[in-house]
Amino acid sequence: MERELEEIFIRQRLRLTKPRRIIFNVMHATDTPLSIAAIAKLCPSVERTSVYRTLELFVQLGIVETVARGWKQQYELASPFNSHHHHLTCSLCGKVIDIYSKKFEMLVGAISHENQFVAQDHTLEIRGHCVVCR
Amino acid sequence: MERELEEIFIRQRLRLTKPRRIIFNVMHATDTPLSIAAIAKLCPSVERTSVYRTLELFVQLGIVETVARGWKQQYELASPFNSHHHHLTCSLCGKVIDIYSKKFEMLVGAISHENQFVAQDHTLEIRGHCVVCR
DNA sequence: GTCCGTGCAAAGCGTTTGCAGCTTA
DNA sequence: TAAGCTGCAAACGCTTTGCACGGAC
Repeated sequence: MERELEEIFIRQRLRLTKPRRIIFNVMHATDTPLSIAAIAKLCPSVERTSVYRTLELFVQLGIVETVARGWKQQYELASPFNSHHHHLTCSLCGKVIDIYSKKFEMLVGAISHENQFVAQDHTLEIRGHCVVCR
Repeated sequence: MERELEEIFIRQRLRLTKPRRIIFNVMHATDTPLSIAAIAKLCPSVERTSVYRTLELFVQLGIVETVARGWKQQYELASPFNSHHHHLTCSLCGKVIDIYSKKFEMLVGAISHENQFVAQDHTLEIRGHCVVCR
């Protein structure tokens, strides 16, 4: 996993510094969308400024992607560090279930095609009440 | 259209003031997701503070809903002022196409059901290149 | 006439920028 | 060794809060 990260940085002639490794590892370990504030809190040794700059870079490199959860933007590892999926979020307890749906992915392709679009990327977020809270 | 808005305010015992009408009309006329800054610019007679407060209220009342477009949050009229749909956005020219897909809506229901969720709400955003930019 | 909502001013905070020094390749 | 990256400090701009006046009902 970290091998692939290193390759990306070598390919782009960028430096895989300590703060960048730390943020990547935290996101990988948490495995759930995180806000900037949450990432900063989980990486106390990294200056807040660097969290912003690193996330911006990671998004550019396609290492992380943004997720709109409720009101705020959050960040999560993208493929190939995290297989492509979407979220089902319980609006009462905050529980998040990952969705992997071949049907949905195909439908996105079909919809794009119908509108003569070449799809690059997409997001799906479903909010509701989970079986426990219901 | 404005009739329904008035009804909501009467029902909730709230006041349908000038700024609230202005913001509603601008969003209705524009018919595309807008950022807070854009709404403020389109409503120069309304104090910026009131734009924030009005949008917050509209979201609570279900009159508008938030859309995550790219990096930023945007706002758009919700049903019954705007029929339920999703977006296909060109990442090059910014063009937005509204998507109405019965198949997709049914799929959301099915996915929720499979996970024992009661779905309340969902969003779908597709980004890509439109036929012109391609 | 009542009290909710607005506008204005100021505080609050998350985010961005500039720069010197350190770290990575 | 050279340049990219970091941390620190300060600036910046969006958002929130408090309060007195004005407008909707």
